[in-house]
Amino acid sequence: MDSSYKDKKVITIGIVRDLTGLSERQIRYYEERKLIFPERTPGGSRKYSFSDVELLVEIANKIEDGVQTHEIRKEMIRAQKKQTQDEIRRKMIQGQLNAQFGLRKGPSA
Amino acid sequence: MDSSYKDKKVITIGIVRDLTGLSERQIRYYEERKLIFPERTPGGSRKYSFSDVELLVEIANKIEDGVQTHEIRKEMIRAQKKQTQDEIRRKMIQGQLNAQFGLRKGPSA
DNA sequence: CGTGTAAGGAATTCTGACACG
DNA sequence: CGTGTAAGGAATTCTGACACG
Repeated sequence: MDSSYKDKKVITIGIVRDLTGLSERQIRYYEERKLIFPERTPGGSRKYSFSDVELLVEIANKIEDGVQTHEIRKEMIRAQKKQTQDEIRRKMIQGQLNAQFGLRKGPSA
Repeated sequence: MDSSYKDKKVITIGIVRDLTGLSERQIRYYEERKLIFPERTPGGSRKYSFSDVELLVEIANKIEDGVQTHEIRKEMIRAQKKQTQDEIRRKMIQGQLNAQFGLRKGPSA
């Protein structure tokens, strides 16, 4: 829940290229394969976050290891699903606790 | 010492404009008055950090309150000097402690 | 499949200057 | 003093396509 800087989409593709060492072609291709999801300016320029930059490096590393974009995508979907499940589980447990002991916003508040 | 994201100069002026609500003219003018120090791409485009974005908003607020850029600059230099002094003081104390009790990199390490 | 590249166009940014006040 | 704006040019980014393999 602290998407202050890391997740803000504010970096243009040229900077991402310099930051990652990847080519713009690679960066755009990974988007085409649905591995990365930049936002757009009104004019159509892509905007990335620091998280995106890190993810791009991970993607490039996997490809270098011979993993295909389709496989990487499936991995990411799996990880995403697991995380969603974990969140649901956490919320259900929290709901049980609230029902038992009353309602609080969070720990120590 | 944690300049991971907040201090990295990666945001172009158009994004800064959208983030702050200031005009590009204002942003460039505050640089001319030496209140802000963006880096440059090889091609000459300005690059700002999230810290810069926050500072820009503070600057704009002060100007709105009638403070002149020259005054703001003096304030910033004062704050900068104080911080440098504080650092020197801290290091001297640390040096004393090390001389007395031996050498450690930092607390709890 | 993943990436390089040339092509043409559009969006972005730059500087220096004039204007107002 | 601080900001808007029009001007001309340069850097940046975009898309679709051809190439290689």
